[in-house]
Amino acid sequence: MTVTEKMEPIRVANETLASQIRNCLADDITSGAIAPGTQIDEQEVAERFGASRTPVREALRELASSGLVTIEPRRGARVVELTLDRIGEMFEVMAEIEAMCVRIATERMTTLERYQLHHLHNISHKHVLDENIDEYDATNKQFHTTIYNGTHSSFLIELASNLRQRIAPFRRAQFRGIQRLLISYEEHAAILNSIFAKDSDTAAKLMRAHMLVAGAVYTRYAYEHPSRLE
Amino acid sequence: MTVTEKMEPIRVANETLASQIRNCLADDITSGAIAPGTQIDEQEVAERFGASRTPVREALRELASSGLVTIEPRRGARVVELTLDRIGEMFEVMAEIEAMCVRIATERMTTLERYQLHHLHNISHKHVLDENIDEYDATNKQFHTTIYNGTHSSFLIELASNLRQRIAPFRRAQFRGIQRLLISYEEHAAILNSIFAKDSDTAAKLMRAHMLVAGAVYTRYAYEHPSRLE
DNA sequence: GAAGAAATATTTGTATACTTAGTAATTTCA
DNA sequence: TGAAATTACTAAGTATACAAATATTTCTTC
Repeated sequence: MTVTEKMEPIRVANETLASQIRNCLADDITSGAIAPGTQIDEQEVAERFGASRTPVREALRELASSGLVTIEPRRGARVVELTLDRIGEMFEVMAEIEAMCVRIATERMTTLERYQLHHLHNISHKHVLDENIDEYDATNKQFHTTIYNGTHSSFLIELASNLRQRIAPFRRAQFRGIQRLLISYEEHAAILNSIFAKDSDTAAKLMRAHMLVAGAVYTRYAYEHPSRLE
Repeated sequence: MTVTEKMEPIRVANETLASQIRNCLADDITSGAIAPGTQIDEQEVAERFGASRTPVREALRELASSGLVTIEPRRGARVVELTLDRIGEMFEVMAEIEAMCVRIATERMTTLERYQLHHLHNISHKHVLDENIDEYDATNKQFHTTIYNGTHSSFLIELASNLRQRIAPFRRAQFRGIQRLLISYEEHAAILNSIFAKDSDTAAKLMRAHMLVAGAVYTRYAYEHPSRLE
């Protein structure tokens, strides 16, 4: 064995080109960089990534399956554009799934996990005081993800995460206005209390309400600002 | 204009080659024709359908997204092979989703839809008497689908249908034994009663139990017959 | 004969080329 | 001038070709 024994090839990316493109496009869509309804030209995306159409097509197919774009045969792909009804349905289901998650998580979380959640809640308090919407949004996401993880059900974690991603493009109006930030924080506090009290049914009920409020906020906003419907 | 004016081109299929292959493979997998764990060779599938690898690859990507196959970069695709734990998690989530569906459906179904459900239930009774497992299974599926549709939430319908499809390859031991058929039938009857009584909470509770029993039946069977784990 | 290394074969990932369908533009005829 | 039809063009679907990585086999060495 020499000193120069074969090193790990520093595999630049354990990912395939197609999957990188998929992740990148997914980010663009969920962040709103590519607006709902936008037609996606395969050639254009290919050039942007310096690749051929093949991996782009595969990426688009995967995005279609996960619900971020729609593909019509011979007519290409476009970022999903949902009706208000449909978005309402998604929030409704999301509310139920989140309720399920918190109910199960309340029964299964470890002490450590509960305190991690509590810690996140404390952090978000600072963001409320600072009126830092972006940071609050990020911490909010972590808060929910931590609850998903608390179910210890990999399948449920995946399902909930996927749904959250699908709704993402339509949540951007969420925290418009500082008062909404505070309300969200207080709702979290109530949920957290139930979790620590190991009252799973109450936690679930509160979570369902919390999510339905978010849905209502969105749909009302979208209704009042139809031109900015994204 | 002559008599031979251009006829509708009898568009053989409004589908693309890739989507046909996808549907076909999905059937093969859910029906068990291709067993879990089977490695899928792109070239082989391409030849089977008389096509090139390109549409086959796209089909496999979509199947991966919907959870029927797993793809590892550079190592190809294989039919999902799940651990018992994972299957248990899926049944657990499925039970919750189905409970959600029946709760919402109980509140929203039209009179016509309720009677369609009742009709299906009557049909399944015949299959119980005939001990016709395959037919019962088909009617059972329709029964559940009718409940999904009763939610009038296209999003929820899609979600539930997708989950059902994902579990399909692992449900085949479901109705082994006539007594299980009868039990299933009677559980349906109780659910149906609650729906007609518009008691959505009870319907949900019964449905959850109904699905959890199915999951327990499977996992017990799989545990007792590990070699036939499919 | 077994273990490891080199060579070969197979298979996936990507690029390019070609075919076909859909759309837009232009032309022709009423 | 307006509508229908033809043509041209664009973009998606599919096939083929090539490159890169993994799997397999063979060969060498102990």
